[in-house]
Parts: sequence; C-alpha cells; structure tokens
Amino acid sequence: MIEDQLREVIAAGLRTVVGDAGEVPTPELLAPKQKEHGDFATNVALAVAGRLRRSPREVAQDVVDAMPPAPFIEKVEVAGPGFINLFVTDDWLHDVVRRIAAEGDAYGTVAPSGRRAQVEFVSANPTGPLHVGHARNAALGDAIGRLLEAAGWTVEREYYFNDAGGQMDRFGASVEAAYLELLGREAAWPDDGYRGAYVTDIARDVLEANGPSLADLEPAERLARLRAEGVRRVLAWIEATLARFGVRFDTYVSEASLAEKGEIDAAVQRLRDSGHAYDAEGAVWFRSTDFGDDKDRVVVRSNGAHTYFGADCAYLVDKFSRGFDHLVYVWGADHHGDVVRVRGAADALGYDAEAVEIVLYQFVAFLRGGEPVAMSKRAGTFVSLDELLDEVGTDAARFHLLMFSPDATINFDIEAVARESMDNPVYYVQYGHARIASILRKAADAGVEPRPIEQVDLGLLVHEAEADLLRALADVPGVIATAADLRAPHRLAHASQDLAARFHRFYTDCRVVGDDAELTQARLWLCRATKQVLANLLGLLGVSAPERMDRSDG
RNA sequence: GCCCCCGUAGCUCAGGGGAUAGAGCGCCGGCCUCCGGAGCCGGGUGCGCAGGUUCGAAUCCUGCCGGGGGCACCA
Repeated sequence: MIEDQLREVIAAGLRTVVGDAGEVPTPELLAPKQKEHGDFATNVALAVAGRLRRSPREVAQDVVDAMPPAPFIEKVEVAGPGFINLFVTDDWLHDVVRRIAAEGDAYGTVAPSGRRAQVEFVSANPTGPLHVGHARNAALGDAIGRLLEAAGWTVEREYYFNDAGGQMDRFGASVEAAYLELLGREAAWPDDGYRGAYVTDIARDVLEANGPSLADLEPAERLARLRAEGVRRVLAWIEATLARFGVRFDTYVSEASLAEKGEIDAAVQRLRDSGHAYDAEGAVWFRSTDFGDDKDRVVVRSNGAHTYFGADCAYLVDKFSRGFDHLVYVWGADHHGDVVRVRGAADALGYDAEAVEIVLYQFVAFLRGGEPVAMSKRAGTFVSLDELLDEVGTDAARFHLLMFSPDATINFDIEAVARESMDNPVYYVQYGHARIASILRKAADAGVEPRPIEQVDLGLLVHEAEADLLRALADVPGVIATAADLRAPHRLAHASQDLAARFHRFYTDCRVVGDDAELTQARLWLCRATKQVLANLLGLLGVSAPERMDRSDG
C-alpha cells in the first residue's frame, strides 16, 4: 500500500535527522483537507523538533533532504508550521480501482485473524414483541458485529433472555389467564400483568396446538407450562421481526438454562472462593466496591433466589468458557451504572476485564410529524418494531438509526424517515448505487463490450471529479478500520454519503458511455469500483444496495 | 449528592491533537439536444462559559452553566 511505502520513506529520512538523539516514531500520515497540501502529509518534524531543540520547519526540510528517492513521490513540500506535504504520482489512485476490482466484497476489510468475538445484543425479555426502543440496539449490535468481521474477527451474535423472575411470572400468569378465559373458565389476571391483545393471540395459539388439556394440570405445572409455551412463541415472533430487520443471531441463551446447569451457584461459589463474595442480611453480596462500584451488590437474595446480576456473573463464566477472546455487550445508556459491576465481576472471576467491552448508546426519541410519540406499554400505545418496519422499511430505519454516533440521542421522526426524500440520506446513497447500475445497463445496451481491467488505461482518469472520487475510494479501508476500532458505524454512513456525493458530481461532469472507447472503458471501471464500494459500505450497515429504485415524487 | 452522555451554522448532526471547522435539511439564485433531476453548481452564519496542558485544542484535563439519562435483595 502506498501509505506503508510513504511511511517507510519518511521514517528513513527521519532516522537520519534524529540520529542518536532518540527513538524514531512511526510517521503518522495525515489526510490534508486542502488539495494544495498534497495527497498526504506528515507532522513528524513537529513531533520531534522540540526534542531536537530546533525549529520544526528546519527539521522538516532536513527530513525531506534525507528522504531516499522514491518513484511514486512526485513532489514534497515543507509547509505551514513544519508539515511535510507529499504529492504522489497519479498511479496510486488508479491502483485503487484495480484493488477494488480484485478484492470485490472484501475491499476495505481485513483478512480473518482467527480471533473470536462475541457480540451480545437486543436481549429483550420475551414478554412481548420488540418495540421501537429495541431497534437501535438491534441495528447497532448487528452493525458492530459486521464491523468486527470486517476487522478480521470471527463474530458470534448472541441473544440473552431472562426467562425467570417476577416479570416472567407475571407474563406466564397472563398467558394462563388468557388461556383459561378462552376456555370460558374462571381466570385470575395478575396485577400488573400483560394485557395486550397479543397475549390472547398467544394463548389462542397455545390452545390450538395443545387443546384444552393444559387447564387441568396442577396449578404450578400449569403456570410453568403456559409460561414456557408463551416464551417460545414470543421468542419466535421476536426472531421473525429481527429477520425482517436484517438481524440474525447465532445463539440464544436463557437465564433459566444457566440456573439449570448449576452455573449460577458455581459462579457464586467461585466469587466466594476468591474472597469477593460475603454473606450479610441473609443475602450473598459481591464486593463490587473493590472494583470501583459505589456499593456492594447482591447476587443471591435473602429468599434464596439469585438476582439478575447474579445470573450475569454466571453468564460471564459461561461466555468465557466458550473461548471468546473478546466480549461485547450492547446496552442502552440507562444501564450505564451496571458497567463497573459487570467488568468488576469479570475481574473477580479471574478474567481480563479488558476483554469485556460494553458499548452504550443513548436513547431514541420517536416523533411523528415533529410531535413526540407517547409510548406506554401499560396503555398499549407503544409502537412495535414490526409496525415501524411496515411504515419506514428496514433500509431507512437502519440507516437512520446508524447514521448518528451512539453517544448522540436520536430524534427519529417516523413520518420524515418514511418519506422517500432527502430527509433520509439512505435514498441518496442507494440512488447513487442504482444510478451506476443503470449506467452499466446502458453501456451493455449500447453494445459496449466490457474489457478486462488489465486491458484498460486507467491513466485516462484525470478529471478533477474523477480524482476526487478515486481519493474517496482510497480512503474507505481506513474509514472502515477506524469505524471498527471505535465501534462507530455512523462513520460508514457518513462515508457512504460522501462517496455518493462524489459519484453524483463525477456523473454530472463526466460522460461515461461516450464516443471515446478507451475513456469509456476506464470510466466504466471507475463506476464498477464505486458501485462495489458503495455496496460494501451499505452492507456493513445492513442496508441493501439496489440495482434500481422505484421512481417516486420524492 | 454521586455516575454516564450531550452542548459545533436557523434545524438535525459529523469532526478521537494539526493548516482556511464540514454535511444534510431549510432559504435564495442558477443548470436538462445527451448515461435516472431521488441529481449538479453558487450564496453564510457557528465550536456553551472560564482556566489549564501543547509548537498547535472543537478534540485532552479541571471548574462552572444548560439539556437528557441512571443510581433496588426490579428486570
């Protein structure tokens, strides 16, 4: 890669200048904002000038003088406070097209390293359908999974669900009540139960599948059975919704299964053994204050039942025992208080807390026509994820949820995002892709024979709009690497918009299919490369790259 | 009280130490004999406040002021 070659040349010059005066840092390459500042720049002179007690510009000039000659460097300039600006021959830009052609889907990604990461996300409790509040978690977790894969990780996506505890009991009792009601029997709806219409739908389904016999089971067994039947159906429903949303999990893990396998007891014992757990007030506590928490936390309640956090500890052991090198949890900001505790538990259990990463994201405010959508589960006015997808579609929803930093709260105006207009840039990007597809079709219709890239003179791509587009294509691997590193899919969204913008500009300035056969071939390859990279970026966001788009009033 | 996130253009947001801080929306004005006008070009205002670190700060640190969220033997 040109960047590596440049770094080598700069490092060589720098070594000569620094001499015995100390370490030579790996040169950092900057992407200048102004074209006059070159294709690349480096600040090495500024970085070492202080140590050498010399003026940065002087050092910069010496470094330039000491740099070995390189055929790919066209011009070098010392500028500003002491930057070294590098102008590279156009070949490297044209090489980008060849690289993209050769690498295809893999352009911008890193070869698998064999390192395994797990991303656990959504993990909504199966008491009802997913609602829009879960959408950001699903989109973000999935995109981070895709990014980690692009960065060379082998990724497993996991959904953890809580199928024990009071909330689930109330859900089970609600299904039970609905089931009995359908049979015309007396039914006791739990206080604070789930009364959405879907509960009755589920009960009806259970009735159709099992007949009325469940009603005659012993009370405890009947409840357990109906709860399990309910959970199964809700999970299937959630899975179907997620599939619509482009999210697929490799594994589903239930809290109850951890308890059944004795993993929770084992984890508690392990905390005791390592001296991080103690008994007090009839409960078992984890000394999380040793790890920076404000207070210790209960893992086993005085009634003998484990807490959610107690199960979390067992779940940590479970995850690590499966051999992952890295664990990612995707949590809403309301859970930020749990971060210290869970990482502390990892530490206490003898694992590397650094391997436990928690990605937090801020809330989404859903609006409709500028007005906040009042959402209350109790009042039954929450918008389900299915409804959201019916209204705005997966692509628009995902793009909108992923185009902002996880740290930013999102205003998601359902009407605006549903509109196929510039209010949602996803259409702008997709249009770029579709437009290229259209050009390629046009070329085929015009009888232009596609030529292998080796037989095409990419050196003909010299127009400013072409160079700008090529530069953006060249930047993409770096963008993907940074986005993966920072768990910041929104950088992909921005890069895709930028790339689409540059393509539209190129399209406006440069006729692709024209009289000049050679130029046509070169530009067709530029189009194919751009189309590929747009598809790659959208793919990392889980957004489709359509070959054509329906016209609309837009 | 303690903890987390945010404060950048009229609005929604990028910008993870570099040179003249960007994009979209909105507003005004332009661009089609020709590959999709869901497009392109032009027009302008801004880093909450105060210190500090640095050759250099929107970016890192401290304090303050605003907005949001969280501080269970709930899940």
